[in-house]
Amino acid sequence: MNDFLNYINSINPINEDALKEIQQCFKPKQLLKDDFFVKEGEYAHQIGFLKKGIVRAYFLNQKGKEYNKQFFVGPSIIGAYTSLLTKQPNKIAQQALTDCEILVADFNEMEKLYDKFHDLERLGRKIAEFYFLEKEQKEIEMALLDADKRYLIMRDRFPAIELILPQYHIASYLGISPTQLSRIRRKLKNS
Amino acid sequence: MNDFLNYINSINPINEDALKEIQQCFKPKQLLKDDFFVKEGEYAHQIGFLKKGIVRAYFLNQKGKEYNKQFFVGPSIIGAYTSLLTKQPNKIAQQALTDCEILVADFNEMEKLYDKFHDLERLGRKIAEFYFLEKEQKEIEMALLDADKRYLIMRDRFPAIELILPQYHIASYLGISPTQLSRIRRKLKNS
DNA sequence: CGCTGGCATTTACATATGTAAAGAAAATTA
DNA sequence: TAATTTTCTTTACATATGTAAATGCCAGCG
Repeated sequence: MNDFLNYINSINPINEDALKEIQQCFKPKQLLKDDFFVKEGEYAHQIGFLKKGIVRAYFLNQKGKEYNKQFFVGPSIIGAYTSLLTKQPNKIAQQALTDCEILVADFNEMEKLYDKFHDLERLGRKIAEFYFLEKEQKEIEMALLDADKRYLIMRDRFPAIELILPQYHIASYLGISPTQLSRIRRKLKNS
Repeated sequence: MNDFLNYINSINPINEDALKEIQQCFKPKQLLKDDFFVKEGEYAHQIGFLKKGIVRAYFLNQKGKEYNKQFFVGPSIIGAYTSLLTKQPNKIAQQALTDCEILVADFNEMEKLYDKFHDLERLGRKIAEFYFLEKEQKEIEMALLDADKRYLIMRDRFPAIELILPQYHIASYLGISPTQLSRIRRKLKNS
């Protein structure tokens, strides 16, 4: 539980009362490799804290091919944020790539606490802002850099991930085919 | 000013006192075609409400080529959100594509009001969430759809914009070259 | 009215990247 | 260890899209 509190406090410090309340909302849970935290098509209602492990967020294109949109490496917040906010069916599945230790809470309950604690409302704002910044970062990278550079950045950002994931997952995250990633790797080796 | 209040209220209703305070923060201003609301490299400190007109957000790649990241069509909030949040130099310029009527306020002053009014903190949260949702939407479109479909969607979303903007701006928004957009247009005509 | 400049389209070619299939390598299981 | 499956790399080819340059179009100005 302590990891969780540290994580929260690093985003936005929170008063005692509020802390107590949210602690009660979150229950520990195990997520095994390949288990889904949230599936496509369902209405999301849980938010989670990923203590340990790796989770991917992905969706399918028309031909049913997977596109890995994001990797979460603990400690991190997970959950189908868009579905939680819009109350629409979820489009982006989240699946454990390794065994994971998580804490889960009901998002609606959390939202209710916004009324009660200004601190938590602020936390919610900071989290939303953080997500926004992350996305903008990725948007710029996608628009500005070619796959070679994106690959290097991603190795830098998630050093562990290449050891754990098959390369087609990584290719999909970079928005390229495994073949292309293979070509890039070869080019990097010979230079 | 009324447009502004309606816009705010449509995002999140706000109590009288808070309304009064933020009204005082915002001052009317004219932005002429080609004027910048915020430039690259400077520290952003203003947030704006675009009553009327069109503003583009764009950045430059290594070769100095422009990439139009986003169009704002009034009524809308404008401002270099990332720079405002991170207090880092701005990377994404915002420039008027038509003459614009706007209201401007100092973002730090606004942020200070978050402490004073829970309502405003909530508004800030909702805005951040809204921005996030917008970005996710675009991310999915970029990953899932080819330029043809993105073009149709964009015509749908901003019907006016094609009449006002040169086609190379639109191509750049779609992430393709003017040549390619031309090819797409031809293909759509012959079908 | 004809120039001029800005934009759009077209053409020709280069390049990046995709798909499919085959073979090599690595990991897993019996 | 051998067999089997999964993953990775390579090859060959197809396609999408970029760049550069030529041409066409049109509005506004002298």
